[in-house]
Amino acid sequence: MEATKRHRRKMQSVTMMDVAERAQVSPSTVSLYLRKPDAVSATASRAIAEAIDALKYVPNLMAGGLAAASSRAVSVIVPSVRNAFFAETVATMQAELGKERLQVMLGHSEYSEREEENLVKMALSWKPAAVVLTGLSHSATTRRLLKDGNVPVLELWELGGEPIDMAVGFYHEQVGSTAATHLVQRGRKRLLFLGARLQEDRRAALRADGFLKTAREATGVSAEIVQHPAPANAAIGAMLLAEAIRKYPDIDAVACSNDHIALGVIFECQRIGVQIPERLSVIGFGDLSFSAACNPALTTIRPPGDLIGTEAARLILDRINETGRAAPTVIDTRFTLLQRQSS
Amino acid sequence: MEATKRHRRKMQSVTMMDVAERAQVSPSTVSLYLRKPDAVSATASRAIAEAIDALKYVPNLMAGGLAAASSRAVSVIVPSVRNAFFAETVATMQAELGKERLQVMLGHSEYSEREEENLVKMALSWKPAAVVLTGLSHSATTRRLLKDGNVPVLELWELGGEPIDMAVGFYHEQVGSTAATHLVQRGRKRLLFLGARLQEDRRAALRADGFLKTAREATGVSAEIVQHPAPANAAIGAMLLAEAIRKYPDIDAVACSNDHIALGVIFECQRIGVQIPERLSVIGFGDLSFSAACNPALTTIRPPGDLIGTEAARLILDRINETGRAAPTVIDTRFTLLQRQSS
DNA sequence: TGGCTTCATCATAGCGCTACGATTTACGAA
DNA sequence: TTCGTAAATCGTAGCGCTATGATGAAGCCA
Repeated sequence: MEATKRHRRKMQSVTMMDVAERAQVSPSTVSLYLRKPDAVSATASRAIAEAIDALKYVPNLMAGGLAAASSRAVSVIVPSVRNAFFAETVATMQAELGKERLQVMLGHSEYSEREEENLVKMALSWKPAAVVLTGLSHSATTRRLLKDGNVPVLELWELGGEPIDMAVGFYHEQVGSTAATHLVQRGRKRLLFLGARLQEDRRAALRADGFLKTAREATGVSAEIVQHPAPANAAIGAMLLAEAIRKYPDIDAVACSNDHIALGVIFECQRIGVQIPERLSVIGFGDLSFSAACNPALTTIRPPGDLIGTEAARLILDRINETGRAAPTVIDTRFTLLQRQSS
Repeated sequence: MEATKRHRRKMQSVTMMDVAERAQVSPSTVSLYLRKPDAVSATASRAIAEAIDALKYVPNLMAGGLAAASSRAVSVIVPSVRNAFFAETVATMQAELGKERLQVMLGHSEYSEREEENLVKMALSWKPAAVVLTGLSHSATTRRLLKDGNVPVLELWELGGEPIDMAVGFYHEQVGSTAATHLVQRGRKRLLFLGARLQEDRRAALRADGFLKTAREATGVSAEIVQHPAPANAAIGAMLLAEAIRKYPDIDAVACSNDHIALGVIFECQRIGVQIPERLSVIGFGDLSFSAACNPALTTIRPPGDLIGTEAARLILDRINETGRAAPTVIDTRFTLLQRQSS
C-alpha cells in the first residue's frame, strides 16, 4: 500500500533545484554555471548568482562526485606533518590546490608501508582527483590498488627507479654525497654521519649511504656512522654527538641526517667546549627555520619542500584539466648546499 | 526514441551489487556488514568478506555520503601546519580519527577570517561529520554558516567567551600571566615581552596582554613589549633581542611569544656575550622538540597540543556515535610551566 | 501447539547532481 | 528570405549506496 511506503524526507534544505526555480533556469544550467561559468550567459549568470546568495545555497559535493565519478579532492599521504619537511610540502600544496577549490585530504603513514596501504584504500574510496604519496617504498598491494584505481598518482620527495605515475623530488644519495664532498674539500679527514630512525626513514638512510660511499672514496679519508632508533630531534642529536666523540675521539667533521640533529650537536659542542668549525665541522640537512640563526650559522643542504609542493600541485591541475601539455613524468627539483659558518 | 536515449555507462567496475551477488546476499546486507558488522550473521559475514576480497571491492564513499546525508570526513582548519603547534594537533587528530576510518580534510586559514570563511564554505559542501576551527575569532558569516550547517563544531587552542558548539584549549592571558609571575618570583624587575605577528596571531597577542598586565601589577616591576610583524622564527628572535637591548639596556628578563623566538634569543645572547640566566632570564612558549636540548635548557610553557587533538577527536567520535554522555561543551586542557635552566 | 519476540535479511525509493545528446534561439551569409 | 552554424539552455536517466519499514525464521514460554 502506498500509505505505508517509506517516504525518505529531503535532507538538504536548499538544493540546486530550488536555485534553478528562483533563477528561472533549469537545474542543468545552474550546474553548468558552477562548473563552467563561461558557458552560461551573463543574464542567466546574474540570476543564478542572486538566487544562490538569497537562498544561501551550499552545493553537495558528494552528489556531484557520485554523478561525475570523481571528486574535487586530493589525497595527500605523508609520514607526518610533525615533520617540517612534509608540513612545508602539504602547506604549499594546500595553498595551490585550494585556489582551484580542490580539497586536501590528509593521511599519516608514520613510515609504515602497511599503514600507507590502509590510507590508500581509504583514499580511493573518495574517488580522489589524485593521490599523493611520499617516497618510493610501497607495498605490492598499494601499487596494484593505485594502478587499478585509474587515478593520477604522484610520488614526492624522492627520485630513483620507475614511478607509479609521476614523481617530484631529488636523489637523496646525491645529498649525502654532496655533504661528503663539501667536508672533504674543507680538508676534513675523519668524517662521521649522525642519523636517527634510519630503519624506517629510508631517505635518511639513502643520504647516509651516499655520504659514506663518497667519503670513503676520497684518499686518506675515513667515514663512520653513529645511529639512534628514535625519531630525530635536538636531544637525540646531543646524545649522538656525545656517543660519536666517545667512540671516535679524533673526528673532525659530522654530517647530520637533518637539522634537528645538527641543532643538538651545536648545543652539545657548546656544553663540552668543542669549537665549531675549528675543532669540528658540522653540516646538516633541511635548512629549517632556525638553521641560519644558529651560533655558528649552520651549513646545511636545502631541499625545496615548497617547490615540491608547487610542482606537485601544478602536475595535478594539469592532469585534471588535461591541458594537453605532455607533463614530464619525473621532475628533479635538485637541492642546494648552503655554506654558512659551521663548516 | 529509446534507441537514441543516452546510456550512461557504469563508472565503477565493482560495486556493492557485485559483492552481494557473489556472496549470495542482498546489497542491503553488504551495506549493513560494512556499517554495522555485529548486525550480520557469521555465515553471511564470511561470505561477504570473501567476496570483497576476491572482487577487490572499494566502497564509494560519495554514494554512501549522499544516501546518508553525512560523510565520514572531518574538516580541520588551522592557520598552517608549518606551525608546530597545529601540526601536533592535526597529527594527533588524524591518528585518532583514522582509527575510526574518518578522513581528515585540511584547510589553512593563515590567520585570515576571510580565508577561514571560504574554507568553511568548502568544508560544508562535503557534509562533514564535524568542522574543527582554530581559535575563537570568526566572521559573522562563518558563525551563521556553522549554525545553519547542523554540524558539530569544535574551536581549538583557545578558551574565552561562548563557543559556537564545543571548545578545547586554554586561556592564553593566563599563559602570559604565568610567565610574568614566574619571572617576578625569580626576582626579575625589568621585564620585556618579545612577540611576532601579533596583529594576526591573536593568541600570541593575548599572551602578551596577560604578561604585561600581571608584570605591571607587581610592585617595583616594569614591563615593555618589542614586536615584529613577520612570522616568528629564530632569526626574528635574534633581531628582536638586539632591538630590545638597544631600547631597554637594563632589562633582566624576556618572555618570548614562542620557542622559535626564544631559540633566536639564546643564540643572539651567545653572540653578544650575554649570560643566560645570570644576566638575562629567558622564558618561551611551546616546549618545541628542541627546547630541552638548548644551551642553557629553555624554561618554557608547554601547551598540550597532543591532548587538544586527542580530546577533540574524542568529542567528535562521541557526538558521531551519540553515546549519550553529555560531553562537556568546553574542555580546559590548561598548560604546564617547565622550569629549566634559562630562567 | 500457538503466539509472541527477537534476530537476520531484504526491498526499494530516493539522496543531489552531472553528462551528454536534444532543443531552441540568434545571427550571419548567400 | 532562407539556410546553416554557433551559442545557450534543457531533459532526464542514472551514478552507488543507505534508511527504514517489511518479511521470514527461529526460539521460547505458556
